[in-house]
Formats: sequence, structure tokens, C-alpha cells
Amino acid sequence: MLDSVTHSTFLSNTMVCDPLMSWTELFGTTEDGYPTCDHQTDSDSFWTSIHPEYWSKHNVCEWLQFCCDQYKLDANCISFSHFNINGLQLCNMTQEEFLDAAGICGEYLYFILQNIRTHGYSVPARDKACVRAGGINGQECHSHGRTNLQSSHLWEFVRDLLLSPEENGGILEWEDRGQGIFRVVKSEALAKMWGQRKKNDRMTYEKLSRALRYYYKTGILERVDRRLVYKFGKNAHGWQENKI
DNA sequence: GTGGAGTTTCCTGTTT
DNA sequence: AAAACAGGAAACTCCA
Repeated sequence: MLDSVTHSTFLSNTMVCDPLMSWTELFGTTEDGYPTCDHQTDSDSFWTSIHPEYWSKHNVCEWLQFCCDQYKLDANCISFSHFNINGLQLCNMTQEEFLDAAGICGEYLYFILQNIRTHGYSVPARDKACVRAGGINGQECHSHGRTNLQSSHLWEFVRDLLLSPEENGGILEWEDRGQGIFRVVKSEALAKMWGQRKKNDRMTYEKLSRALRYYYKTGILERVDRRLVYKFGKNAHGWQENKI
């Protein structure tokens, strides 16, 4: 259905997004080095300040609409039903899937998303929500003293996924929140996501679990004699509901 | 350049 | 039989 749509059709008038344009050409750069569009409002920079993996379904929908408005994309090209997904699922979409879901618009959307992912972000969704009164989707406000999840350790990555139930795609779930016991529901998906974070497409659950086992020595994790079940240890912090 | 922390990779063997 | 667990060993990356 989208074959007949040409560049000039949906990229009319003002701005034409060349897929080879650099990030700064597309968005410009803020004083603190974070990319933002020069005519973006404060709320627009939301998309570059929160890692896409942490976007909710609602955020994904808003991002699509933002891109349509900002880059003069024809919203009619986009099958919004294909994007009834959260940020994690969005990040796991291939370029082909973007093309299927949004035709040539998908090419641009994919490009823009990859730029956002590649160029990082300043604070995770929960912490950003602390800055923004009211937060995101009414999520409670947590502050872990972290400013950049891309530099976080594996256990922090796991913890943060657990603390974002909407965004973790069912990869992890609490078994006993009070005791810090959690279960890896989708082991390969977890490994894939960790691999994405570390830019290592050879990551497997076997290797990830080896790294987790090293945490037993340091008290970050405690052994639970059940498959795919782990427990935060005395040296892990930031996971307790009332101590965050 | 060096050393340590935190993985990553590979491996063999065991358990579920 | 397959998946997960256990943990040794070495390599690797990053940072101070």
C-alpha cells in the first residue's frame, strides 16, 4: 500500500529527512552535549533524554506522532496498530519490520530511533519523571543516584528492568518483591537486551548467567536453589520498594 | 604503563 | 535430551 508513496509525497514542504543526515544535522546539539532539535520544545527533548527501551506504549505512540509533526511524515503511511508496543519491543524491531509497519516512513523512523539509541540519554525514565512534576504515566518517583544507565553494571540493569514492569516486556518478574527475589522469565530476551546495551550481539543467557553468578561472591546476589530465580543480596541497593 | 573491577568467553561437569 | 547451574581459567575493556 505504501509503494506508491514517494519521498516528495510525505516529506512535503519544510524539512526533508535524508537518511544519511547526521544526528546533529537532524537535531542539533544542546549545550550539555545532548542532542535536541533546535525548534524542539522542552517536552520534545524527552525523546532524547530517556532511553527508548524505557518508553511505555503511550510514549511510543507519542513519539510516532512527534516524528510525524516534526519531520512532516504522513501519518497515513503508518500502521499504528503495528506500534501498539512498548519501547523495548520497539527497540527489538528490525529495519524490515519498520518498513512493513510504516513503509518508507519506517525507514526514517528506524533511522531516528537508532540515532536516539546510539547517542544515549541523560537520565532514565523514572529519574526524569522526578524532574518532571507528575512523572510518566503516574509511575512512582525513584531516585537511585544514577545518571546514565548505559554505564550501569549488569545487576543495576537487571534491577532497573524489574523496576520498570511496563517496559521490561515480561522478561523479568518479581517472585517476592519484599525479599528481592525475582525470576528470569525470558532468558534469551534478557541476554539479547543486555547484549544490545553492551553492543555485543554474541551475548547469551549462559554467559550472562556466569556474570550473575560472580555476584554471589560479592553479596550483590544470593543463591536461590531454583532455576532462573535470583535474589538481591545485602550489597545490592535501590530495589527495595520503600528504600528507593 | 599498571593494576583492579567487572565482565566476557570458553570450558567441563552436574543437576533438573 | 535440553536447558540451566556451577565455577575455574583466561582474556578483555574500562578507568583511575
